Amino acid sequence: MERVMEQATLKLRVNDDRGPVEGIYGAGEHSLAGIFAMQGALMRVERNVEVYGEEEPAEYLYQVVSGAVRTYKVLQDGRRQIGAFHLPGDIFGLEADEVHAFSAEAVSDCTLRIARRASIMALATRDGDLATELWQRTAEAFRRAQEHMLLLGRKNAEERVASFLLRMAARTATGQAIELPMSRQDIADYLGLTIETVSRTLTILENRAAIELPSSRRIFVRSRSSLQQLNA
Amino acid sequence: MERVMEQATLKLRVNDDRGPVEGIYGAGEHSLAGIFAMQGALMRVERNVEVYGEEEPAEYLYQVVSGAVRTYKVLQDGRRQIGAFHLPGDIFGLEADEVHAFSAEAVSDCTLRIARRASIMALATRDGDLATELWQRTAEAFRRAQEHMLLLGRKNAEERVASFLLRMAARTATGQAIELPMSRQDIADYLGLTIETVSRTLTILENRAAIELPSSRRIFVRSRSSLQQLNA
DNA sequence: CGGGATATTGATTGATTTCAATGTGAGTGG
DNA sequence: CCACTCACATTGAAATCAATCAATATCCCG
Repeated sequence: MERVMEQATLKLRVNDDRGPVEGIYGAGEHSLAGIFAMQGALMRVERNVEVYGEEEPAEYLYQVVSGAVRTYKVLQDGRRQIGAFHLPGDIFGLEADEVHAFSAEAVSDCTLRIARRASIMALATRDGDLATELWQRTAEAFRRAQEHMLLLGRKNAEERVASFLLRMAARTATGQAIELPMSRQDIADYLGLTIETVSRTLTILENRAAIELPSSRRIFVRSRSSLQQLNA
Repeated sequence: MERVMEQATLKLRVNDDRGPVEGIYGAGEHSLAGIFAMQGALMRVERNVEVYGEEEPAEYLYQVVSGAVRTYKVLQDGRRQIGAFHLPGDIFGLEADEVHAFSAEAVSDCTLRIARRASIMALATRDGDLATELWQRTAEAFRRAQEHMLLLGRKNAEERVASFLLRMAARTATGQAIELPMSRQDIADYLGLTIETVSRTLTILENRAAIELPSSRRIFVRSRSSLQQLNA
């Protein structure tokens, strides 16, 4: 398999804008969301630009403000597995090691909030609650990874696509109209399929009246139950 | 796919044996290994017996003393994905939630050391170092999961089996002679393949003189480089 | 020396990939 | 406003890798 991914020129802008950030962990002094809200510098990343690369020293933790980010690993020959998409509110870069375990790229033009890992580490050593939150958030990422392994190892194409759609729908206001920030190639690399199989499977689901495809980036869930049936 | 897994009767024995446990985190008062060594009760679990089930309240953290444990998820129809094998020294059950995110079973007769999650949580809230260690260990599990997603999503059968063998060999004293604690079915469910494909692939690797198969549970790595070539 | 579980091997099928062509849509410049 | 282009997506036909179905073979363990 070959694929060439054009790389836009890097354009970073870091400023001191501050704004409210909500999160399930509250926004106190000793919560990650709080730290991001208080001390997080804003950073803009253009579509397809790398946020960090595998093996690079992990200098920051990141929170998505707007846009979407993919974290992934690649084989030498270019085969790529996307482990997760990070949407607004999500925190990523939690690998805890000194070095990133995988790469992160902007799926669309993004605004991120960044916080120095070193300062968070320093705080965490003194503050058990913060350290516990780092743990819990990482554990949550691990839980999702385990779920995704089940999908990649044991589900067929229809089940994979259905799972994906349900997961995306769950993150949407209405839970019906999905606005996809990512391309078919991204979806394919997330689901461990080819772009053609993703496309075909979406068509099948449309013919079955489970979904509607008004445009390639917009999907309506017509029959949640038929998707759930496939969610095994 | 159908599969019946006979379930041996549960036999637990908890005692107060204490012994030394080494680990990369040291064995002080404030390290997990230390806590296990000081306060960990021993527990014996027979082959194929469940240690804990998905959705069960997470009461303990576990460390393997001897034997091997598999953690996995299953679909309603029985399709199973093993996320990891835990060998002596490994700590598992770190999901951090109140409830287990997946199930754990003994691959072979096992001795485990268990520590109450609640007491560790309590300690962690006061001790940043311990909380940080919990984080780091979970992050390590997450890193491995990401690696495994790449295998499940993007590698072919030969690459999967080669990766598995290299990983097992790395955990062996000599790095040459592998003594497998798990069945072909376990390997298949770990690699997202069928038992037949695992078997065939091992035979292919043997014919290629990359490995030797003196018995089904014993494998010699003859040519590490040919396996590494497949490790992409 | 059975006997049941586990593993290997063979033949065939089938889901997904690969290769190839066509379609669609957004942005650009005339 | 319309052609043109380029990236992206869909659709079709053929090939392929792994799954399935089926038959031994081997290994424990009583």
